[in-house]
Amino acid sequence: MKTKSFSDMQCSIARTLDHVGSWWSLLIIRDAMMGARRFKHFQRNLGIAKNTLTSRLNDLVAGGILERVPAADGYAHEEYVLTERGRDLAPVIIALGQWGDKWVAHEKGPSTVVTVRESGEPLPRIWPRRADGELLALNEVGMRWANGAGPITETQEKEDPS
Amino acid sequence: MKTKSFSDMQCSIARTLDHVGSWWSLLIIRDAMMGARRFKHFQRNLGIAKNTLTSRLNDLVAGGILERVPAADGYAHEEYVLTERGRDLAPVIIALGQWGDKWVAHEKGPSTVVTVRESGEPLPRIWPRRADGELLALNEVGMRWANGAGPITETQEKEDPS
DNA sequence: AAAACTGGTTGCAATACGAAACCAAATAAG
DNA sequence: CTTATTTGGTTTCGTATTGCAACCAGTTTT
Repeated sequence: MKTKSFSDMQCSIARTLDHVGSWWSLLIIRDAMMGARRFKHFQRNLGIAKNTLTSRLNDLVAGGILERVPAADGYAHEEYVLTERGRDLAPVIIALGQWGDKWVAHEKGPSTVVTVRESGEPLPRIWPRRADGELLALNEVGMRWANGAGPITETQEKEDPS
Repeated sequence: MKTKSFSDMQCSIARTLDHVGSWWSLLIIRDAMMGARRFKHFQRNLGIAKNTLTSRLNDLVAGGILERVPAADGYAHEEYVLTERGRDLAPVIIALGQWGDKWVAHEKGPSTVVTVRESGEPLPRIWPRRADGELLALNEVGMRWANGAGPITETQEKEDPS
């Protein structure tokens, strides 16, 4: 993957992508969230080449997103389980899935279903909200560059006071 | 990017990554959300090679995430603006940024700040919630495979009735 | 004890990447 | 209004990453 490392960028998104920005990483994490634990699971579910899978798993372990643990059932192999860091990616995974369901759904419908366990209903769209849970429109969300870091756009070049 | 296309996979996440899974795509989209509109903005902000940027922008336009529009201020060039599809990726972008802020923050702090515009306070963590806005713990969120599609794990092989 | 499976590793070829050079058209400067 | 600079690319090239197939030791099943 690593043609150019994003790890020296200040941007949090870039730094995150440095961990999970690889083609397969997020799919591996999703499978882990769905219960995959063993090499063979990932390989069969994803149809990924074995050497690539080895490489991705090693990266994810090195990045603290997965960890290797002895097999729970006494077998000799090790298993891959999500760390807290890894589980904390759930919003990203779910948001990607929801976007896909909405905009690029497969004709046969989605392959995974995310629900509120209690009610069994589909999970509401993951979306910016106020602290009290109220949904926000995108224009109610402010995104700005912190001190100095940031882009040069005409508005900012001209110090446009919009 | 496209070594193996994910577009034939049923999984929504894979299909989404087929659009934005490339190294730079999400960073370009983030910059677009921050106000970048011109080729030079993206290039300078990201430090991306020009040929790669050309390629990514074309892909994003082809995927309906960006569109080319005449420059708003009468100049001859065209500008790249997010479509509704593109803006709808905001939760993904924000979730990635929040994860990065939490787990892999740069020593100098985040470069972008996302706020509730009204109050100016940091945007609460994007996270699964019930329809009424109540936060959910991860074990209150159900993720399952739809009919048949899905992985082979021991639990499912053995039809473990957990 | 033999056969099959698991979890890899090692080439190899194809593809995608970044860097640098180059270029026509559009802007800006003098 | 003539020249210099910027913009928005394209082309070429060398390197890095990927998928595929073959192979292999150790584990598990038959």
